[in-house]
Amino acid sequence: MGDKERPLTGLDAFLADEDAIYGATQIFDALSDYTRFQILGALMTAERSVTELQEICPVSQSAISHQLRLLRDRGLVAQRREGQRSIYSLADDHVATLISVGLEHAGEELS
Amino acid sequence: MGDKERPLTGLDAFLADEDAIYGATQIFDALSDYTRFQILGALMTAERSVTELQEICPVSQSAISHQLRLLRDRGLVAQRREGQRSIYSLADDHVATLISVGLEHAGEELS
DNA sequence: TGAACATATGAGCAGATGCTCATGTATTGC
DNA sequence: GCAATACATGAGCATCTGCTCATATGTTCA
Repeated sequence: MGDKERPLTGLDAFLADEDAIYGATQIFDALSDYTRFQILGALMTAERSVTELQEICPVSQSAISHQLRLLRDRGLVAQRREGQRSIYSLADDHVATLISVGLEHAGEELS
Repeated sequence: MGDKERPLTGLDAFLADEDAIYGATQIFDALSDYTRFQILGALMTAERSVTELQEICPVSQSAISHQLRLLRDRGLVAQRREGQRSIYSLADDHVATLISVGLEHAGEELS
């Protein structure tokens, strides 16, 4: 019986941490949509207002706001008011790292 | 007019490369599902057969096979036959890197 | 060849997703 | 206050996803 009581290591620890798995999938999910990825990529180089993002993403202003809300709820972007405008930026550089890594690997797949 | 002809740099280059964006979102999409993430995580420590993966993922054998097919089509896992068994492994360590990074960042969100 | 085990695949369905349209709320300046 | 601009939100809809069930295909061994 004691055999099952050994401390969790490696895979066991990984599989046991449901919250970590779920959290990771949530982040990846946020990065898995074309529009969201465009938005995040655009925010990599500078913070931007919704109107500015509209000039980049070929979807309605509504769609962009909806996606920004999702990104904000998941903690990937930060927001602040500036007059009439709502300025969005990346919440931390974890996100930038993931975008870079993703693009790199995507590029290498093609070669 | 020549103004619009300047070489693409930074954001412009990023936004222009639709294939790169699409490719990246496909990779992230593969990592965005709980079952798939479990499978990939399990393959991080060792290659495994479908039956072995069944002991880890609480879904049907069919579901696992379907997900493995998707992961294989997207180039995230490799497969080989070994007798009756089908052995799966991570296709390259890009995947392992992303999983690690994702888990790390998920962990930090909680703190 | 036929039974047993291992894996793959197709159908079908419930729930999730991403978009647009319409409309609501903020903020500024006249 | 009122119009104009900027952004957010709710509803509704077409499409996509991930699962299970049933069944087909592969492989081994007697």
